[in-house]
Amino acid sequence: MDRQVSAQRVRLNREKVLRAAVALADDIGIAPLSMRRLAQELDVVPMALYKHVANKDELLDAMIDVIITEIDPPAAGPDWKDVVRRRILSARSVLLRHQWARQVLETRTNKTPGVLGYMDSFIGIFLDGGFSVDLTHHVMHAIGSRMWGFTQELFDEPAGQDSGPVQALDEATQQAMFQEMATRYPNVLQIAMASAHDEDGVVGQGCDDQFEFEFALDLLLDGIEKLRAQGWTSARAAAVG
Amino acid sequence: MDRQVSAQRVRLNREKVLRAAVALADDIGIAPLSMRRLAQELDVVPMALYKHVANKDELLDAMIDVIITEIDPPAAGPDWKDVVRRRILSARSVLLRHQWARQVLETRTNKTPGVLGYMDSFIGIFLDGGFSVDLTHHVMHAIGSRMWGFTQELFDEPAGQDSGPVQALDEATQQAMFQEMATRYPNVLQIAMASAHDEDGVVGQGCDDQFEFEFALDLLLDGIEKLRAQGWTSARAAAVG
DNA sequence: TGCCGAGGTGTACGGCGTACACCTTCTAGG
DNA sequence: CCTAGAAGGTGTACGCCGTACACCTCGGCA
Repeated sequence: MDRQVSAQRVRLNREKVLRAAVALADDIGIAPLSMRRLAQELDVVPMALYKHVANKDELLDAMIDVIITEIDPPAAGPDWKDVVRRRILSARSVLLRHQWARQVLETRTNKTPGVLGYMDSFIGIFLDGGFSVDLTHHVMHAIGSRMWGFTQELFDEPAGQDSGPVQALDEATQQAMFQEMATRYPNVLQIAMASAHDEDGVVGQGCDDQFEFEFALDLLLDGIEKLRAQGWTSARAAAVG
Repeated sequence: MDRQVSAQRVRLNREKVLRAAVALADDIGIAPLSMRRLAQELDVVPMALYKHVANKDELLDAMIDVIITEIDPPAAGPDWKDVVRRRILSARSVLLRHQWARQVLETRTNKTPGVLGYMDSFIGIFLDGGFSVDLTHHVMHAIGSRMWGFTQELFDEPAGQDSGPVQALDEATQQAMFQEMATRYPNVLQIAMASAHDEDGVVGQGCDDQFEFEFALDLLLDGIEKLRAQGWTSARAAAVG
């Protein structure tokens, strides 16, 4: 009876399900996102969801399609490199808002309309920018997942709890572990240290992911521009090799 | 009683468990690999495995460590680029033998001894090749998961069944789908076609993954060599930008 | 007014990882 | 050689998971 008063039992629809799923994944991560948990969030019994999505896999695909709409459309511009760069950085900012998406994109084999549409407009930037079909094809492979604005992060944290365990260890143990590290993996240590004291404290938050990403991206884009300018073709490349 | 005759119930140990797990994953893939399935393979009750691995996550990490040992050690040589290239291509051939490993590497945050060891020797190649610590750090980020010899494959198949469903559709439907594709995703179609008729039939097996991988790798390595030669530092780069 | 189909429910099944208590078998020390 | 204790294998059980299937409810249209 209070049901009638309070909320009239508003009906679910696909869009609400997807939005709730994205929000929930943003909140609790992708692994704990179960059909049951999502249903609970929507105040509904688990099986109700199946009236709106075929199954969990389709849900995940659809969630990706939802966030793809958040990526800025390609800006108009004479310089393909600038347009590509902006688009990728826009995708990156979206993916940073929805961290779970990286995993989903990597894990699954998505050929959803959203993904195809994104790729299509992406390819279009190259074709419009004076790239041959041949070169565009290879370039798309070269860019690969960077199209989505992420790279496999190298040294990053377990991405959940706040590194508590390390704090808990006594100083002597920490020293010993450091020694162990220094003798067994001297190079890793050197690199890790380098990134650490760039900024402030002895152990800063690591390195600037954004810088690293753009570094790699520009390296790639510059190489690509060179190929375009010199009229690279795979046939010629094969002949040389 | 026949147990005594047949096999004397040889005991399990960690190595056997790991080897069986790798073999099983090679065989059936990573998703269907469960503790129960693995136990069955070893003719043992599921809980028996927990006397040799802490839990499933640790098992997966350990499996990665096992296959890392299959990667060739870095060859000696004066040319860092050649050494890196060979190492990565060796890693690639290992990862191709164990396709599941890509997924595991992408999904998890591995800081196992094997992974650290591999990274350490990898970093060592750059340092020995005349790279500053600073540049090496950024270069490692730029290479990212390519270190393992894989890139996100762009157009690849669902990776299981042999594209049966398409065959099953009647010609009219196929035509319609093609039309749909052509109008909605013209650029994707163009690129897909380009890769298709490179070789033999109208629809070849797609593109040469190995070529695509080496194309992207060389693009990157060439860019990296240029930075090394001109004494790039992040401080200078920041000043310019 | 009555019906019908879209949408929500309840129950159930088989699979998963793994905690915990138990039993068996191997091995080292008296 | 005997025995204690550790190392390794077993059985049961719990709480998750995705989802098949039969059912009920209700809003909108004929």
